Amino acid sequence: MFIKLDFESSEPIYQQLVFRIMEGIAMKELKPGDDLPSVRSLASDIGINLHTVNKAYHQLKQEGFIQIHRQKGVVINPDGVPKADEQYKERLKKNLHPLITESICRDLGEEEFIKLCQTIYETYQGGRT
Amino acid sequence: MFIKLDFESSEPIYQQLVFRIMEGIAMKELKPGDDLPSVRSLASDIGINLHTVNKAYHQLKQEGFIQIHRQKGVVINPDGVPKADEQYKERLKKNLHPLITESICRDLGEEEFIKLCQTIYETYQGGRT
DNA sequence: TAACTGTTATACTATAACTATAACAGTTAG
DNA sequence: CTAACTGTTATAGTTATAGTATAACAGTTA
Repeated sequence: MFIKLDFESSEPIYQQLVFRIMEGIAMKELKPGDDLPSVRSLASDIGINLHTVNKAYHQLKQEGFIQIHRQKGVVINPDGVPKADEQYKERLKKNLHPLITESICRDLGEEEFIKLCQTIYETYQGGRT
Repeated sequence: MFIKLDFESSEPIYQQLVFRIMEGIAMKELKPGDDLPSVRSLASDIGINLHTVNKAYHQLKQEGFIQIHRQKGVVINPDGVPKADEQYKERLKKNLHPLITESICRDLGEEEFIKLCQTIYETYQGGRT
């Protein structure tokens, strides 16, 4: 696990950690059933407190990405990550809305906005490099 | 100005206010040169402190959306809102990235993601109702 | 003159993020 | 059996952000 966090960012580091792990899954570097580091070892690797790692793990657990086993450890959900349901799509819409609002204000057209999204999607083409 | 804020949301209300005003601009309800309410009157309308409104106004000013005149008032930038430059697109990418990462994890394809964006873009078709 | 504008200053509360440290109860490898 | 490991819980503290309350200042405008 090579994880780089931005300690200067206003985005909480536990939140950054959540997304780094999601990136691992999206890149197919992390597959269902794979072990994740213990809260202590990951915390010490990154140089943060174990409770901060724990907070990230619990958010991932609540969204169904991982399973936490009390005195054993943490694994990527062996049954795979939960699919996008209506609830997720609603949340996604809510998050996209302000981005699109500002883009329209700034005269960034739908086509260019979509191109931008496609560029990001391409980042994940083919999985791990 | 009919502005509805969600006081239960974890999103700061000054940030919500920023986006409500951006929505007004995107919907063409607010046009270049239009007056905005004074910090006191808007604060009292919404039921919040004038400093909170002030904070929102200053963020909008820093991004070039509005002009603040010391002892006169606040207007939508008469020269129009600044266009999307490279710096904005970079910021937009950074904000889109985690949304797309999670969508890929959840097996939400590019096509469906784009459809969702288009749905939101359509909201603004034709401007004010 | 009176009512208005944004600005500045001080002071306070509440909450979220993060850290530090310790202890507990099971698991597992040697 | 023991020692090292797992996540969990609890307590306590710091820091920064968000928000409120109140007051005063200086220039604008009707």
